[in-house]
Amino acid sequence: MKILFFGTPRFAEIVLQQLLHSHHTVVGVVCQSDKPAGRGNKMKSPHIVQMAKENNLPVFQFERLSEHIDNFKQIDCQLGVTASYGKYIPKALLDILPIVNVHPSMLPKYRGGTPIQSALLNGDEVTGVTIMKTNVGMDDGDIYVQQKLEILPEDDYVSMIEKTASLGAKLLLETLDKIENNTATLTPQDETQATKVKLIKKEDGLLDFSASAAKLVNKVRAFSESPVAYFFVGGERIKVHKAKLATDFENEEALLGKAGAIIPNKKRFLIQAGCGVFEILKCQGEGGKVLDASAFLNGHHFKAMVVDA
RNA sequence: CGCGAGGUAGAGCAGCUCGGAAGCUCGCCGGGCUCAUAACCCGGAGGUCACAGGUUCAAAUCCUGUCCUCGCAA
Repeated sequence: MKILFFGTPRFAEIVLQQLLHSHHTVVGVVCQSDKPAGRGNKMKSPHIVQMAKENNLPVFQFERLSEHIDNFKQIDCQLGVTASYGKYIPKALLDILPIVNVHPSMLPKYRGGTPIQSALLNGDEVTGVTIMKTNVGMDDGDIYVQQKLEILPEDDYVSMIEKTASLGAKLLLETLDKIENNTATLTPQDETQATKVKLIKKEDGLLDFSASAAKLVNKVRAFSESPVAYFFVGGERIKVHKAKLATDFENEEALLGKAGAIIPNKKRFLIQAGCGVFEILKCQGEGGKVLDASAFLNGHHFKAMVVDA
């Protein structure tokens, strides 16, 4: 089939990659427009543009899709595929082009823009991927197929993007074949089970050490890569890229410290949480690179210090 | 020209305000203590202090330019 692809971030890239390797023909990539980003506020294209160009695919970066319906009418394609496009698809477009969506959760659970982060934040051990029909509502279209996927303790946002996108691509290709053969079936979502997830804000990444260490670890996992969980010590902001629950910690004296106390240790970066001990494995100080905890501690000597409230 | 931080031994940092013998923590090598150790003690190697100019009797330190890294904001 001739397919028009809608998607912007890493998740979309993985799905697109698989689509390009299939027998279907991708006729173009629709993604968000260039934006000033980073130091110097230079204009930057989404990374997926690079992939599209390498494959000689036309790229469409429209600020408002609804203003370009005529453009879409001229594109020779039978089906649209959305994968983390990042914006609503207007009804006018859905009227002229059937669209299939890849969503990294077991819908109707976790509708919205942050399904993977939400699953990690909640400490879920299982999530999934759903292939469904895109319609005007928020991830509420009828379902073609869905499959569960295990979340391992060492998984974080980055690894789950890879896993869900790979599975999503596989399910998508199977679904496309069925649509092509007219054997696809649709199942409505159970509205009574629907949950919606909120967008993540940078300030949500602040670690509150009165919470349990397990919850803090989940936050670090959910916020990995971007925007990254953080806290302050002595006025310095420290970003936590990787952490774990220190289950092997046996020093009971140290455990008497209050939440947020940094437990003295030469090689391990341990912080007392409201319940349990939080161990930082990779972190980043101000103006510095991401470091292993042991390297970071070599230059930062925290004596009896407590995390800023 | 959006705002800001930084480049000093293999790693992470201090020193710079106020120019005057290159330091700390870790790693590495060797030795000692130990049943033993990621513990402890002794010794050792390893740096054109990012690069290029300038000021000075003297520059990691002050001035100018260049390159690179990172954070914030959007």
